[in-house]
Amino acid sequence: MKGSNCKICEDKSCAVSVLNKNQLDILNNNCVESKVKKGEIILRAGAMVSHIIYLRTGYVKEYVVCENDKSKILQIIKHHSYLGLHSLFGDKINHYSYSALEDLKICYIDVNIFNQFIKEKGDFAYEVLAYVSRESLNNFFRFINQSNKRINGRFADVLLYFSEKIFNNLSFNFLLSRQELADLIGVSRENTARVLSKFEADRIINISGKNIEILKIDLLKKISKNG
Amino acid sequence: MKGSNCKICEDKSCAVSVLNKNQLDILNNNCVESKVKKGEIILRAGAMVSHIIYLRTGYVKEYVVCENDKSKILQIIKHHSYLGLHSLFGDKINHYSYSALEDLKICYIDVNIFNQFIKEKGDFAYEVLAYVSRESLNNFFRFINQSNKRINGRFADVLLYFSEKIFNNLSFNFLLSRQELADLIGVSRENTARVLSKFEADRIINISGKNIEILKIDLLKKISKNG
DNA sequence: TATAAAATGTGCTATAAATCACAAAGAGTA
DNA sequence: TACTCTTTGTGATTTATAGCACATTTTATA
Repeated sequence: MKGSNCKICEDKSCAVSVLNKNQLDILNNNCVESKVKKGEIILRAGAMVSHIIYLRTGYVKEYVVCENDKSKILQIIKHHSYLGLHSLFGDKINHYSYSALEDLKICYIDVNIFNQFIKEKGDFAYEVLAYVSRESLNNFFRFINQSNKRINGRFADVLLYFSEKIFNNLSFNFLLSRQELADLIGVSRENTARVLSKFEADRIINISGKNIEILKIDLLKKISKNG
Repeated sequence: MKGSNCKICEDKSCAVSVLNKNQLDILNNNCVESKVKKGEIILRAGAMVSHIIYLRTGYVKEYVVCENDKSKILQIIKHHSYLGLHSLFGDKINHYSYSALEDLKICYIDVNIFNQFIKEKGDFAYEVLAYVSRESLNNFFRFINQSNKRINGRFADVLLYFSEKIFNNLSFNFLLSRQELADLIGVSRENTARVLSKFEADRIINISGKNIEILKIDLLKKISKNG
């Protein structure tokens, strides 16, 4: 399915934004757009890296399934992001799985072209580096929070993470089931329900279906701070 | 303290290894070697990134001190590594602190020269990318383990991490106090003592002072797997 | 629209790990 | 060597969270 053109694409990544017309032509010839339906798995942990996958629109969950069948969701990825980029530069094996939280548009980019740009165009390499570094820092920040805080603090953190980093809004449809939310935060499904009920009873948030609205963000920040 | 020469340095990073003679000369003119005593803080979280710091010899701990005065050790870094490289490409502020677990040799490299190499030399950029990606994956792997396993599994993991990733030996002086080990694993100091005693009583490991020897690595792997 | 299946909420119980309290062992110093 | 200070080890207690059981709601499907 080839229809769009990288040159006029509105969803360019930071890195692709530094390419010139000629390079965008090359990219265009080595880039295939595709649609993914909600719930579909885009990429599976353990698979060889064959293409770079770029998320044009929609939300994706990055996760692993452990030996004991428990899942851990590492992060929610939003549009204009690469999926599993860090695996490209190491052992060429994907380390996490990716599935669509809603209908998506993605692009498959030829690995060789991507590497060629990195090696030939310093600006491009720099932007990719910035991207990987930023992602690493963000995820580690959440990791530190998770390992030092108790359940209320973690929920406050994740609600702020959704609001400030993912949806950029105090009100958002958070796309995940309770079980998935539990897997993201690292608590049991039952306690996920309990904490959300408690937060709603205290009028910190308002829940209607899958939609959450943050009512008292200052209190949430306080809970996050106190752990 | 300028005495060594980048050209003949035995401790070159992967990235610096791809530089040519001329570039090594440039590096040499913008690189200052320094010694750090055990216990000294090399870099503090919150500080602006002024130089790239390269760890030539010795072990370093990467950590954060949280608001509640609790510390979290993120990783142990061994020789031939960069400290806080991911912060260079983002907001230019260090996000973690680094202190010496033993006497070290480090190099301060001018940020501009480093960036220049990235932009002008694709191989170099690629190696830096590979480095940042690899580190990110390693740390995340440990993060996933920590959040899905209980205390015995975590200890098994950290012992295997020391043995396989850090010291490359079944017997090693692990440099950390019990409190630091607890901060690395994310458990209490008391339970750190208890688990180590238990493992020693079961003859899985042998402890003498700060030295640990792994006696039953297969059993340790089994404990790691079972969580 | 009815029915089955899945997801969610909630009280109760079990349990893993933190915390407390203090003893013992080491390290550093006069 | 004696004394202090720090680190480490271990039992008893507390606490946070997981797990269980089951009711309720929501979603999917015939």
